[in-house]
Amino acid sequence: MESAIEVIAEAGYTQASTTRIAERAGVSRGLISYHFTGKEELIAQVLVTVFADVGAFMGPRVAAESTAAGQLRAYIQSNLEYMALHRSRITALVEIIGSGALGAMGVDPVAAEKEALAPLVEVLQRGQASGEFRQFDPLTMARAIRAVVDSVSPHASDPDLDLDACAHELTTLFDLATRDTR
Amino acid sequence: MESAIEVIAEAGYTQASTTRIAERAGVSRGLISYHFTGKEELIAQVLVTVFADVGAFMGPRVAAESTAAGQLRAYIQSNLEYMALHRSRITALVEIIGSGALGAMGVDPVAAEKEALAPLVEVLQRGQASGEFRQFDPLTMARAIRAVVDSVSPHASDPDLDLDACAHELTTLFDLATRDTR
Amino acid sequence: MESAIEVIAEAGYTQASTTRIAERAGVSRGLISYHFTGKEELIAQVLVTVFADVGAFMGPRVAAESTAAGQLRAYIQSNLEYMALHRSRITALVEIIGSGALGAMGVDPVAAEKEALAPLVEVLQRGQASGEFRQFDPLTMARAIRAVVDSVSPHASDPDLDLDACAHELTTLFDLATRDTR
Amino acid sequence: MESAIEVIAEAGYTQASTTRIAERAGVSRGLISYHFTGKEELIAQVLVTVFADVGAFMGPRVAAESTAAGQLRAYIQSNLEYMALHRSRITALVEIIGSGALGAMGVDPVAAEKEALAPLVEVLQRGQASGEFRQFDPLTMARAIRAVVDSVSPHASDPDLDLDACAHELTTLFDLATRDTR
DNA sequence: CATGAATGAGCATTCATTCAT
DNA sequence: TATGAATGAATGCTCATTCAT
Repeated sequence: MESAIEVIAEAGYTQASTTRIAERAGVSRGLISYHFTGKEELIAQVLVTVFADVGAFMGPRVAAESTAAGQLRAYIQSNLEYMALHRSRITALVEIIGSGALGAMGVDPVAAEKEALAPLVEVLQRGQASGEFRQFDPLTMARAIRAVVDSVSPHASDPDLDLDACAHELTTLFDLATRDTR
Repeated sequence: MESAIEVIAEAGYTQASTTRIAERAGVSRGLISYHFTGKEELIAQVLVTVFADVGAFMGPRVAAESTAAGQLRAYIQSNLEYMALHRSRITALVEIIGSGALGAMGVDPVAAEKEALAPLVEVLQRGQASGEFRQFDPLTMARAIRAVVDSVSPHASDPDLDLDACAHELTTLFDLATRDTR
Repeated sequence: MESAIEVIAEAGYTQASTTRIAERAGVSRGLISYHFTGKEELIAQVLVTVFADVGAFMGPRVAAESTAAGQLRAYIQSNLEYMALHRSRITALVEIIGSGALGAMGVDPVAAEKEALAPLVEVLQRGQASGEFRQFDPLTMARAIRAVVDSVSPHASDPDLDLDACAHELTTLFDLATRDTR
Repeated sequence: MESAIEVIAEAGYTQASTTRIAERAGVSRGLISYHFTGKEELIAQVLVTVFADVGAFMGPRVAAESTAAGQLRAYIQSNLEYMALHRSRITALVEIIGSGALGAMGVDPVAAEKEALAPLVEVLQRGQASGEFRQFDPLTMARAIRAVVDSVSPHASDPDLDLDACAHELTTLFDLATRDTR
């Protein structure tokens, strides 16, 4: 699975054949089919694992904040931090999701998106209820936040990119975009 | 090329084999290799064509605005408008770029991104120079804008999505995120 | 298809991989998938072709007889004659049917057997109606006749086997087994 | 071995992988290779066991008859009886033999056939010597009898098939086909 | 211009077998 | 005795590409 993540992150989902994954892992091609029902299951396992991991990382950091604005900042920041720590995992995630492989795996993309965005939507709604945030469509805003955060992933390995500075830029961006200034 | 766009938009880049494209176009498989050096060239042509088309659509609308803030709004709005008018073209574009096919085509992703973002970066810099926009990293902001706009594309065919409302949400989002409030 | 027939006849259906068939035909492996939707279709085509051919051979010879007993003799004899002329075709047929591949091809084995036995059952019933044949279950008798005829196929290439003599033995066998002696 | 028989009978020899056999037996895949030199040996053991069993069943019943005609009837009848009692064993036997696996196991098909037919040929020759049976080629007749009896096996599980009636049909068939009417 | 037969590399998967434990 | 991880060969198939017509 580690090898799968690395290969997908480096070469893209399309090029991530079992051959390459097996080579990277230093095992035979057949072994993948031996351990996983098929390639789909391997990918699904990767998704589940990484999702759980990133959730375990971000969850406490977001929960530690008391205000909605703080939680939003923590959400963006911790996501980018995780990206810095486990760049390839996030890259693999984005690759898999972006490749349309989920559809072929019987995953309902609408439901999956709703689930992925749910925690973010909640934060936004809480902020609106508390008066911290202005009125906007929480779903659209949540999608925008995720899109921006995910878009950083391809550049995460860029040595020119200062992730701290980037995090600061993006938290400021969405802070301004969401706060109620009345 | 039209067929290629349609197939890529409908089935995703991965599933867009020359077979399916040729079938859709009602021609033989061999003809694609006859007219284009290879699949890569076909895809490249698609990219060039669509880029030119979307540029021709957005350019005048952006140029019609006098303020940087107005140009930014026009950029976002016209991009979403084009998306509504030619959904499959944009979907195909996003599919191709997201598939990592560019790397295999000898396109320098850094240069390509720079070129794609250039007009947007210019608007942002002009706004900063004129004092309309606050200080932020223009490249990061440009990436964020593109990421958000592109993220709408998968939902463009969703009947529940009100593109006008969405455009209003997003222009407001980036208006607030960029304006100088001092 | 000719190569498929030969390979199946020589090596058995199980060993008849596309690789071997392609090698025998002197073409590439991919060509089989190019011409036929899949291996199943190739096999199906073989079946259809051979069935049509054997039907075209036996039909007139059976129809030329006026009595049911004569038709039964002609049926057995012409089947064995065809076997002598196109041994590999019949062998392939028997291999395919005996391999259970039909089930995997969505063919209803009950319906297929009924169809294959129909002409024979008709002859037997006609003979019973005319009083030439004694009373027996036509289906069981038809199955027996087919089983015996098919069982000759593996020996068809045996130089020790005198097919004429064999045909005489078997026509006599079923002549005695079916005739009404009252 | 019991599991092997069941799996072969149910799924056919081709589909009878060690995986499925091991699963059915509730043991690991490796155990099969541990106990038997290879799959071939397992199959060979199955053949030997079943042959011995069917021989032990039919032998006394055939020997109990005094006339050759009676022995032939007993042969057919007891074979069908055994089929009714141990359908899967016979099905497995027919599957294995029909699959051409014997050739791959180094079994000389000519010798094997001769051995399998020997008792039957003996009965037929004895009948001819005693004048009970007419003159025919004993080997051809023996093959025909075996072919017909074996052909019942696929239908043995058919609830519509009355095995008693079938046995009566077939004993009558070969009674008429072999008896000397002079 | 256009076709379509043909190719060969690559892919996911199955399977009998080996071997350290 | 028994397990199960691991292997490597083989299989059916897809696909972009070539080329004679």
